[in-house]
Amino acid sequence: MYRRVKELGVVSEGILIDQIDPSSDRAVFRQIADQLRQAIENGRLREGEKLPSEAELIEHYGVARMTVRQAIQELRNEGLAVAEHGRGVFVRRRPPVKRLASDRFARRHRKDGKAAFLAESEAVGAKPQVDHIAISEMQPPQEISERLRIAPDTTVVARSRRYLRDGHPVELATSYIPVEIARGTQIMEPNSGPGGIYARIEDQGHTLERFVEDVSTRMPTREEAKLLNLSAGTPVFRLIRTAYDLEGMAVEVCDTIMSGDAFLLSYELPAH
Amino acid sequence: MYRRVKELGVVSEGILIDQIDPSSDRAVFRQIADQLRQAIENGRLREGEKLPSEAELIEHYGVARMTVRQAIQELRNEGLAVAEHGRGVFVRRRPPVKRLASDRFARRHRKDGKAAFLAESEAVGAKPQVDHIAISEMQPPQEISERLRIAPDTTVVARSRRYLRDGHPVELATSYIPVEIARGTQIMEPNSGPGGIYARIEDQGHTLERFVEDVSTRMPTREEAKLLNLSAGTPVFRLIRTAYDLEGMAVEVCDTIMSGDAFLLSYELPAH
DNA sequence: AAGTGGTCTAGACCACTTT
DNA sequence: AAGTGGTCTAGACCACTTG
Repeated sequence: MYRRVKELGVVSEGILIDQIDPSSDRAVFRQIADQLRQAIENGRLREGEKLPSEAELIEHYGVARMTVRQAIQELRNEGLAVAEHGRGVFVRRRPPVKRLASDRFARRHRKDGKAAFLAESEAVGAKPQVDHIAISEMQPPQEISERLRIAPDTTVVARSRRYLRDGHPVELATSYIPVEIARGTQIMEPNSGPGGIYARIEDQGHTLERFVEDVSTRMPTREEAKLLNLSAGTPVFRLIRTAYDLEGMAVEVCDTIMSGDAFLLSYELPAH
Repeated sequence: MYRRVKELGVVSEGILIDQIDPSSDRAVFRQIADQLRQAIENGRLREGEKLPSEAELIEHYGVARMTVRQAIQELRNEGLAVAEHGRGVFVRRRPPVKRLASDRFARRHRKDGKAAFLAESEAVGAKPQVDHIAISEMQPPQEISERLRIAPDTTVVARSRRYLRDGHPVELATSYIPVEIARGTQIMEPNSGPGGIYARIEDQGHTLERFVEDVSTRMPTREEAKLLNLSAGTPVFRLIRTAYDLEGMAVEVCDTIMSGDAFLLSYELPAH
């Protein structure tokens, strides 16, 4: 009356072949997850294809509903599957990855009047958009004031925006700029003008010399997941970029959250 | 008989204060997760502290066990909490992050005979170790042969190892080196000698000029999670580094999986 | 032995999608 | 209306940790 083996009917395009090994130490829901994972990894289930429904899995393995739901939950956490209410569970489609090369902030890319994100996206044929622009003066978090080398209670101009590619949000960014540089410039306007804020900073006499990018990864907060429309099992990049001028002054810090499945960061390092 | 409100007893150090709003659209388990998440984020529950037990949560909120387990599952997936069988659920401790600067492969760091990982770790006072060294000749995956600019069926030398910091595994790496360079050298030995394999490659007359690192992030495979001892909710970096010599020849590709909570990658970009 | 989380069963009702 | 996943209850037994 426990873990009865069904007649070996081919269920759902022949994905379900194996049964559970009741003698195994491995939890039943993990064994089910293992079999589905294998089907995904070896291509028997391709991107976008529907997994067997909960009802089919219950029938095939002869287990309770919670057990198959745990198995599916595991695949969702791993980023292998996504559930769509009322439709089914599907093998996760991997969105095309955008490669960001380390020369993306080179001045020549700014010359033609395009900000970095717009130029990059157009280069791969994606339609770039920017929304949710908010500009304010505020006291930045400690991580930012440290990088700007200013006292913790100093006010800076913060410029937040969200970037979309082909209508899908992929990146949240907030730039922090010392007020002495930003005040009275187009940096305070939603449209920062040709070449973006880096061009405006250079207009102010701060010729940019180098950037430092600190990259980390983690799971998104709920807020980030909502704004980037992330499905379960998608981590984010946190990228903090500090811009320095010729005098070595930190003139901007940009704190960016990027959808982890939408970017590949490419950096070049000299061997000296 | 449903969602009964308990006498407002202070449970478990006063973490549980609020109740469920039954009129809310938000699922009960999400409301519970929200309250616990808030306690973690605003510091009422600090790193390493124990969350209320399932029994306490059931008692406090007047819900079924599966409901509180779903709430806790959510926090685990977000990387905020870790469960320890028989002990309780604890606020995730963030291990100290190791910063990898972009000059970490500069030749001067190799001069004193240390491979990059060992030198870096010692610099921050962590005890570095290497284990699981496996060396073989094989046909590399496509991503690798493309970067080495060799035909897909060409054999290369693959050198796999696992790196540990203070006894905890943090990184898995496999280097792929063309056989013409590796054969007959210490690259084929578990101990690659002073300065590591980059020093051996230079011994062969290939002076290194630059590296390109391609960084992506994703959830680990089961295999990776086991080898790196990752808890749920920890993503990994995938870093593919290609080394080029003065002639522009790709002389090595290193495919690395790094525990996402153990590293911060720091890169410097010129503004040109 | 007591307390904790891990796994599993067997139902129920709901909301969303498709036919 | 039928099929799908989302949420929830109310139990059960097990395995691990601590006193």
